[in-house]
Amino acid sequence: MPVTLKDVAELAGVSTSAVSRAFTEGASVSDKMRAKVQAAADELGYHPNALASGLTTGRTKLIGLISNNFHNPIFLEVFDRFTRGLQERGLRPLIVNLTDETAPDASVRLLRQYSVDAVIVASSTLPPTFARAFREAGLPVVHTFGRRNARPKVDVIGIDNVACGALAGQTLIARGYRQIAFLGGPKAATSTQDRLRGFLEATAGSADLCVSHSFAQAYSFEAGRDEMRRLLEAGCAEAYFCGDDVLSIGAMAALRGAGLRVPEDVGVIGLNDMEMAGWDNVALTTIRQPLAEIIEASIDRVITLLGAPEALPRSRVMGCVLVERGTLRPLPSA
Amino acid sequence: MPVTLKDVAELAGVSTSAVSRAFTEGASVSDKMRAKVQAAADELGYHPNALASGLTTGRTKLIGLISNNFHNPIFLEVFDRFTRGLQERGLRPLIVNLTDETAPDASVRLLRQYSVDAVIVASSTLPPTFARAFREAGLPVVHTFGRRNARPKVDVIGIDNVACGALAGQTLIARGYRQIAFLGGPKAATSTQDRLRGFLEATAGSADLCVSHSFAQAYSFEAGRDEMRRLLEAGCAEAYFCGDDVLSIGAMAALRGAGLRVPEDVGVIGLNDMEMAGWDNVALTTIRQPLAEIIEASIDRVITLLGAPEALPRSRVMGCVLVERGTLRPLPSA
DNA sequence: CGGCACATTGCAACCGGTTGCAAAAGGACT
DNA sequence: AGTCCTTTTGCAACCGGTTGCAATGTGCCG
Repeated sequence: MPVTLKDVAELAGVSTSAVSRAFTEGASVSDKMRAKVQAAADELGYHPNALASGLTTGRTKLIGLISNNFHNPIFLEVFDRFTRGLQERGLRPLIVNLTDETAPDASVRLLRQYSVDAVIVASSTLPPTFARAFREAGLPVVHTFGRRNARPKVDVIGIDNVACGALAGQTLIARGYRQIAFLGGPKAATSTQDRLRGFLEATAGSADLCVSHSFAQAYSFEAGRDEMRRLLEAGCAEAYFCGDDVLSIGAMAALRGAGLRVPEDVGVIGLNDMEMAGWDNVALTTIRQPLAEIIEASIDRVITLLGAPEALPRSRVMGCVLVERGTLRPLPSA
Repeated sequence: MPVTLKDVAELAGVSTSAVSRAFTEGASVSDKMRAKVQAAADELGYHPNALASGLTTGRTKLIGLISNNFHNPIFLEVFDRFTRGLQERGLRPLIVNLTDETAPDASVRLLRQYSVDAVIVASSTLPPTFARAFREAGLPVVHTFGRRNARPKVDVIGIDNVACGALAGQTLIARGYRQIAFLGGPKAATSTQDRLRGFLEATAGSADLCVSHSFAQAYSFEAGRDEMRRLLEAGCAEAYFCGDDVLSIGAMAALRGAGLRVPEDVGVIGLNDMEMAGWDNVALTTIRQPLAEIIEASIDRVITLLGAPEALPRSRVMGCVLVERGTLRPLPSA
């Protein structure tokens, strides 16, 4: 039913190889031939079959895109940017939703079955071993939002979570908060651990500071709300650094539900600066993660890897800045 | 490098056909043979190449998933459900992000290049002709969130937007609102048009009612906020039926920004009941669209279509119900 | 034990392209 | 016109599987 290479070749009165070459960038074909083939192809409405060509070239232009954070609104932005970015470069994302699973085996198998050219693991809650499994299976991998590493086993692109945690801690101190807490994401996530570490390091040493921390079950609204509710029973800190924006929003819902005002009674600072953080009714003070750049860099890196699969893995870290909105009290005007 | 059928055949000392059959459901193979092949395959870590087999069988298990609403948080739920549902059934979603484009041609071409078995168009803002283009190209299509149709050209699964509009209108009237308005999504979207129609029909005839309507640029927070800001300059209705939840949230941000309280000063009702509508800090009264069922049904329909590509297209409509939260004033206690 | 039906297996062609290699064609120069 | 070198083109094998068909093997019957 669909029109094939052979059909075009017949109509144009040339060999199939000629047609194939006419559609291949930089192949050895005369202009005359190319024009003749093009005409026949247009007449028939021919388009090459990507799968068949992938079979021989080993290149499918399929990129596995793996994630597990389908309840964090920032991931809609992540998917938007990844899917757009990939398709602009002629690549196709093949999505794997890991919500129910955490073992890499099934995903590895699946993506190999489809001969993906490379894999992007977009998650800060999957262990580093996860991304590594793809590399060991011979697939180029980029771990977006992964943990920076001096001698990484796979390419990592993300932010310096330790520095972000420190920035949050310093910011809270600068605002004059004394009882401060970290309400983190899932304890097992490298992002959570690193943010906590930075936060603790930055807030250590001041004797008049009361610093505490706890963890939410996930990076989600409900998890943030529930954890903050739990915390409120024991008594409340003056300000919270929440593991990310959606946790912040959940936490603020719990705070307001308990009759507390933000920022008058309690301060909150998030991390990510997802679109929603800027919504008028949220106005979250947060640390901005440069999402666009991270994803651009991830895609660029994937493309590099396609051409040089044995390239030495490296970590790339993007800078984060404070975005002032309305959930922390202002700097005390010295 | 990767292990192929031939490798397994050699190791097992059988023909490649035998191996192929051993991996094919319901093929003619003895148990003994299957066991022998399985053993060899396990030893080598063999898994069939989905693309190669797709080439001969014409079945790739790839499903095109097309959408353009990457700024509406409900679509994160949509993607979560679609990707999970498809992969549970052994199908793989190939995502097309239409944000920049509206012409079906490029998508049709692309998805045909990858020999997708079927296409799901998940959008209420694409014209019916869009989904139809895939059908005309010979691809089974399901248009999720499409417009119901007595004699549909493609399968449509969604809700009765006219009825939803009517339900919203009736609800506002029942609450005693007199100056009511529809703040719709993009004017060109069938969902907007139908919701408006139902809304107008339900509110027509009452002389003491003042009914108006206008349209936002998109189904997004910003669009809802901006349109509401515009409306506020001219003066405000008592209650708004917003095109969907995210528009409602944007509109409420504008209302509160103008010093108006919801629901004390102005009532708001949305449509969808996305997760966020239930967040404590949103608590949006809305009309619930049964997302899980719609998506389940869409996937089921796709699977049916795979087996019977010439099945007569039909519209399937799911029921919607009011979800009471906190953005409309309560029923006047008669 | 022969005969027959049916289940199992292998052969070889094919799915839609790609590509190394050698033959054919074109061009420049003597 | 004849050489020699460079393009351009076609042939045929191959990518990793699938499948119709014929050959072989098996089980059951008389």
